[in-house]
Amino acid sequence: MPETAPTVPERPSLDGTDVKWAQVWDETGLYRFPKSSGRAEVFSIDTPPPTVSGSLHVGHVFSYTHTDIVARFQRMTGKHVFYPMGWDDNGLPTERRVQNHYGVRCDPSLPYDPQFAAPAAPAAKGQRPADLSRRNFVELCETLTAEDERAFEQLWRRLGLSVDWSMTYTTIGQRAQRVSQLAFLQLLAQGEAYQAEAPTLWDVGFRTAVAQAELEDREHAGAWHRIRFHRPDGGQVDIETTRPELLPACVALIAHPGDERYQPLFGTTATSPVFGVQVPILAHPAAERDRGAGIAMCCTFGDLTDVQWWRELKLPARTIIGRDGRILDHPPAGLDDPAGRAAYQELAGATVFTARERVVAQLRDAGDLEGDPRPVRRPVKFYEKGDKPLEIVSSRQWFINSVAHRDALLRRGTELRWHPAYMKARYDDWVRGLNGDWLISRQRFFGVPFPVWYPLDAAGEPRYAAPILAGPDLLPVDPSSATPPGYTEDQRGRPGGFTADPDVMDTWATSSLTPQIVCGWAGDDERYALTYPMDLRPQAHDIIRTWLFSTVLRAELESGSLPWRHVALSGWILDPDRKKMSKSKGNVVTPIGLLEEFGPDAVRYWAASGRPGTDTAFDPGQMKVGRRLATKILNASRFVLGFPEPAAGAQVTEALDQAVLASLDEVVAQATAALRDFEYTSALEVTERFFWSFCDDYLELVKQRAYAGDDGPAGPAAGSARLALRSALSVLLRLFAPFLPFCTEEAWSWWHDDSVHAGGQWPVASGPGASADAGVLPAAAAVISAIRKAKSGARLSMRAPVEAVRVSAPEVMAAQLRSAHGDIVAAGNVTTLVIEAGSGPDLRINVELAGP
RNA sequence: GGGCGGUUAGCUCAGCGGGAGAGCGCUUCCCUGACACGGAAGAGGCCACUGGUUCAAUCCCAGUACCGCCCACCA
Repeated sequence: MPETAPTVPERPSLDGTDVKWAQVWDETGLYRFPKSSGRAEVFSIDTPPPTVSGSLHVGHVFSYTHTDIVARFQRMTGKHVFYPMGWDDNGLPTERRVQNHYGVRCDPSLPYDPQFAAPAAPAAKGQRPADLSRRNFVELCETLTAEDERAFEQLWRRLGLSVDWSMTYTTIGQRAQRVSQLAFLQLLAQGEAYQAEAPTLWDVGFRTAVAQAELEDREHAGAWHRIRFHRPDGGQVDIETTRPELLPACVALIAHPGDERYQPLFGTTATSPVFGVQVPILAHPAAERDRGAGIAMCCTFGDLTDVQWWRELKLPARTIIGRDGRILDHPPAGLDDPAGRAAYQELAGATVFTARERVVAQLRDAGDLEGDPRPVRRPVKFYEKGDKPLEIVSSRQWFINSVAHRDALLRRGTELRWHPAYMKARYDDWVRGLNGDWLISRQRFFGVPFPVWYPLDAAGEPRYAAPILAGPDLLPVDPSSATPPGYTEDQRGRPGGFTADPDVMDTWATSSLTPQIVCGWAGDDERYALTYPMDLRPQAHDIIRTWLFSTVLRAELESGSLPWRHVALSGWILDPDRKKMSKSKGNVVTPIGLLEEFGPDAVRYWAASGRPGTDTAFDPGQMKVGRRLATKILNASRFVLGFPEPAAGAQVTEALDQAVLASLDEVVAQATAALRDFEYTSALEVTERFFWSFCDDYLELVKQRAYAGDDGPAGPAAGSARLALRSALSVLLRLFAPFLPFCTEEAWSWWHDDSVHAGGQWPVASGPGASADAGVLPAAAAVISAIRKAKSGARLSMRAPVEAVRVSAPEVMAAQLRSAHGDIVAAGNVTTLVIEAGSGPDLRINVELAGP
């Protein structure tokens, strides 16, 4: 806090307060996680680590503000807030960014070059990418992400996030790697992780397997091709397919068992055109009568239904697509017909797209293409970050058991408190729809490696069934550079030696452990006991199936608990056209620009208008309003503090003063309840509504009385006003503090030595005095309002004198008005105020303006 | 195809069984001893549609339409 005696500035301004207070908070360590004695006094937050390979956008500012409001509220109520910040720098997005930024490409077969230095300038367009060893590539990733992380932290500080900056983590950092690897080894020991060779969805662009949760459908142009198979008796069977290039991979024709058209054919065979492979005609209930020709060609593999048929009908595999998405050089087993092999050679090495054209041409030549292909647009599965349709290839991958835990996961979903509650349905849908275990291995480089080696047999083939696992004390380990126990480095890759597992973990395999990473699991038992399970997971609703789900799964497997008690889902930011904001639309608004233009309090005010789970329009207008509110808070504070301090022993004796404090008590109760329930929007709304009436009505009504006594000894009535004003201001600043941390701290500093954001500052309803009647303020405000209306109608200044005001009100209200008689007269500049108790329920106010 | 939200003033949204609200924008006025980055007053709405429950429905129930999202299907 400033050392000089705080003073109220002549002309308060928001300018500069953001930088000033961010620095003070940092220097005083205001947001450090305090030493704590028990879990009950801690509020721990599982902050989403933003992906640093992109840039921050207004959506980040929006949702992180929500969390910060909750964090500040909890801190002010006295909780020890555990609020770290992470950076998600691991994984594909970073690799892609590094490739593009520096113009490089990872070639894991190259040796490490210790002399390599990061290119000073970004690569030019069209320049050939330079090949780099894996370790050099990873180092480049680290260099670039470190830069990005600094920029992110600066922005967060500017926005006023009350994060403990001494506790940042990165998902590629040593701690995250160790936790990821250790947790993996434990799952392996428990039998919850396993390795399997299986057909998996494969992105040919990134050349990696991808998980169910990372799929998305995109409309893709295709065409139905009607293809004729030949039966041994000379008959024919027509099938329809959108993927004719897979014809050489066909292993069966399949129809529904109840389909009488094909029943006579079940158990017989047909021969594929062009490639001459004889395949069985089989029945399976997954075949649909009214799709295509009603009989499908099962290939290895065109889609997940093919995988199901292949598995359940025990069909052979005839793989023709390689991991690069091109047709393999050699035909699969079973393609033995010489003419068929010759036809296959025309496809070898071609992309799927080219192969399709050639197969169609071959079919035409053979006369086995019925009619012309009929174009369709249909949804096709893509990796969400990829740009080519997914293929299915068979490969060795690591999995974590998920399906077996379905019921337990559903129960955990019920225990978790969802904000808003309806978001739970998305989790339930996802868990119920799980159709396979979680695939966690990726054939990439910048990620957490599997801490595993394999012995090589005499022929140099890995013995996958006998993996060599790294010991816990070795972690984190990179098996591609570390040597397994019992071996020497020169045995790497040699028969009788060893080889490293080449894969890295999917980024979600690490992100799913953020509670374990930040809470000190397997490393800091004291912190772990204080912070885990955590209180709150804030996150966006689009990653329920990924981050939320996988974190619940990991916690279930590691500790048999929920990872947190509450989850708060934030919505999207929409542009004014109700579309998701995106750069490509040219409506980019940079967060830093907004902070500079409106100030952080104003931006936070806008963010606070978005309720949990609700998509919110990007609205600079709201920021203007926020800025106005912040300015008003400074000015109102200056005004209140401009009155002499109430004398020692001053009491709130006037009914109007007691009324304002009683109303404020109600506001405190409502705001507190709302914030406890993560309904920050309601808390702000009720506070703001009170504040404006405080300024417009109460301040106007009492200011004359509070001034009185300036020329002589202040009477008790003046003291009452001055005390009530200061009491109300104190409470108001604290109620606003979680939302508008800068202007409230600024105003607070004018008359306090501590911070408004410090632990325990949250106001508690004081309990109105026995005689307090909250109705006095609205009653007086109604009369003042009528007087204003009369003046406004007569186009007079609000200061214009009023000859007489006659009020007829029900008895209760009349009594309330009489208790504020003097304040009403003063505020309205009224000569005569007559208050009568009328017989009816109506309030009648007659205003007689003074003559000219 | 299944599910979840939404539809209230020109705009952004609150309200959710008995009087239709706020802010912005708009109109008019006021430089009143905190604030003109201010203040006051005002105009503006079959609360999407159709039925039902109820003494009473913007609010509850059913259905319809449209918008958005999630999931599934994708021979």
